[in-house]
Amino acid sequence: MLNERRLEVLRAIVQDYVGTEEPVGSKALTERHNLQVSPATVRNDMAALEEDGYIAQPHTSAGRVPTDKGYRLFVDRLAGVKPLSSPERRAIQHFLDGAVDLDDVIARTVRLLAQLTRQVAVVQYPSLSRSTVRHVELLALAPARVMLVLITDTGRVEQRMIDCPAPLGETSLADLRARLNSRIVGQRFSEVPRLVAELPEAFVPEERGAVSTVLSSLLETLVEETEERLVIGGTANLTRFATDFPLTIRPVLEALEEQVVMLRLLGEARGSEMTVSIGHENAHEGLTSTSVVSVGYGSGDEAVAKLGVVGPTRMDYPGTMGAVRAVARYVGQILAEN
Amino acid sequence: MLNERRLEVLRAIVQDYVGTEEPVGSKALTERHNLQVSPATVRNDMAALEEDGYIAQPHTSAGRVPTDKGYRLFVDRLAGVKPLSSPERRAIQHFLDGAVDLDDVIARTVRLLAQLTRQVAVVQYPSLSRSTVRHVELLALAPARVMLVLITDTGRVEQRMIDCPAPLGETSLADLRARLNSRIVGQRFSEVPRLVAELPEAFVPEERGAVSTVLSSLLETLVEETEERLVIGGTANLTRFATDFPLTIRPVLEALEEQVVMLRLLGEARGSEMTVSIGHENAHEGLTSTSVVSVGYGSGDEAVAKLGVVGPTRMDYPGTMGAVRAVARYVGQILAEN
DNA sequence: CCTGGCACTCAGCGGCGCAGAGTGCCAACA
DNA sequence: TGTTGGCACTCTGCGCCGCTGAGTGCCAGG
Repeated sequence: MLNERRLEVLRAIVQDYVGTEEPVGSKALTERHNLQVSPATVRNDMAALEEDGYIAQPHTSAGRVPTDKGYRLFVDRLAGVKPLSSPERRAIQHFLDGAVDLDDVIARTVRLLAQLTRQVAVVQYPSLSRSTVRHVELLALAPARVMLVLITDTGRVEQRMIDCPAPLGETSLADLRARLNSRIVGQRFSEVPRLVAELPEAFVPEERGAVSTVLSSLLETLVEETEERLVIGGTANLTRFATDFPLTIRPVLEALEEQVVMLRLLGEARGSEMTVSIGHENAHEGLTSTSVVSVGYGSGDEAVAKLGVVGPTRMDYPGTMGAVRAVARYVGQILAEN
Repeated sequence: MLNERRLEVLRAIVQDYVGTEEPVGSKALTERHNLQVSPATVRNDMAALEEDGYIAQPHTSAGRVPTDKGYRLFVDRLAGVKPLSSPERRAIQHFLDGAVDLDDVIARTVRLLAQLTRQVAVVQYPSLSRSTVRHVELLALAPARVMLVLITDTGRVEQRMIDCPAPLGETSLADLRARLNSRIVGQRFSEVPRLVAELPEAFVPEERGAVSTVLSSLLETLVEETEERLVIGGTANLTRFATDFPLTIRPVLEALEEQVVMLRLLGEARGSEMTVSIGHENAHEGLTSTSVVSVGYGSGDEAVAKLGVVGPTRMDYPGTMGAVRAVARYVGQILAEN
């Protein structure tokens, strides 16, 4: 049923609809794309596409609009990823190169992505679980109060206050700091629990409690998932699709503020490949008329976090995918340099 | 011209308009508020109020709507601050008490404020300039590479990487750390430059360059204003005033994303008293139909930062002001306990 | 200074009819 | 069997019209 020309018709419908935001009819199609067939033929093809659920009519005697299924087919088989122009690439690089620290890199990335795609941008902070330890510092703020500072290879810094059950001497603390660093610097977070398990035994009994407390606090910091922060920008772009307003925009804004929802959305696709989730494919009901384009990024070849954009299902997929991929690459590069 | 009854009429107009979101007429006024006079009299008063610019008609033969000037008068002379109910107070306290660290306190505050006022909440991170130093830590990551960690009394942690012109020995670094801490811990940031000015002289000439580099980096961190981060929440509440949509909401979303704009908005009122900025009083042109209610908060009696809400000029001022003030107090309390 | 009465104004709403775009179907043709 | 032109039909969107009702301003009387 789906011969070559029908796919071509679907592609044309998607392209036109994305451009004009209006249902597209058979006549307009044959005019704008040189399909080499008459409107009548296109009408037959459209009827078939509708039969199969790739397109739909908003009302009788209106043009056709792609369905989620139609967009899916378009993304999977009909559309490539449109590479950015080289001025665009240079602008990205230049913009990101100006960043002074991790927070700044992330902040700039969000702005960049929002501007480039003219949609809502979402960037997850580099996840702890894939990172390695660069340094651990312990500071005695009071005899039984220690501050733990953890520095990761992505430049992220986590700190935490610890109240120990018993005081920990200055020399013991220095000893613990040295032992900790020699064991875990450069290691994956997932390795750390194993590596520090027997550390308390090196200390005198009356200090073991305090040492254990410090270590368990360190481990907590490592696994803490609530710290999977993300940053969102470009929400003003939501106002661009101005049809039936409050109904469309409100649930999206609400979903965007629920970090949990967004994290699950980004996390859904394992691995770092580019993922497109279209309309009803999104679990969250507020996002059933939006699509999410996301991809992993990282300092090495492995992804440490994800970034992406949220926009209407009626979006320019090739262009958006190109921008998302390009930004992810450059961010990865910047992180690697650091 | 502005006798007691006319003020009463203005108050009634504001209250009704805020409640119904529709222009209010003379008849409805006399019915809902017992003004003890006839609609005709109220009409005369309304004409006078309009003459003076406190109210306006959207079109001839429609009811009246308060102007910015009318709201101003209402806020300054007619409305008190409505205290929260005690269940509300308990809910706030309970909600904020669950916070585990500074980030969490701020995040919870934003959510709370947005829910309580049903408007957009803005919370500024405790500002560095008013804070005192709790601890400074220096870590040698490499011979000529030092990480500076600054901990403030509000629990905030700033870190920064420093590349020194020459290597700094481990003992010198420990020395510098000790001297720094003994001099500046507990001091206001503004005092620090004076206190560390002569520190390099205590070191051997070949290390003075490195020491100076570290110190100037410390001072930079202290004055860095770009770090005046703020957190925004409840943007979905913007969709509540659903009239003439894209035009209203878009510039507001854009302004909210411009940290600079929002910081200036919050910063405009010096001191920590509650400030209400109405409509065109806001410098930013995207916010001319919104009002900003803000107040300082802090761990002591002095404000370290501000928080507030952004909403339509047509907002419940007494209620909003009550919520903002209450939240600021509780946040201050939480910070002080820490 | 307040009040009731009265004429006037205007936004909002529903009904009406038209124009235009688009469809489905059919018969003819390659 | 697939393609094409023709034709009748269906609807949305838009502008027009007139009505209703809320609200006003003004005036004369208390």
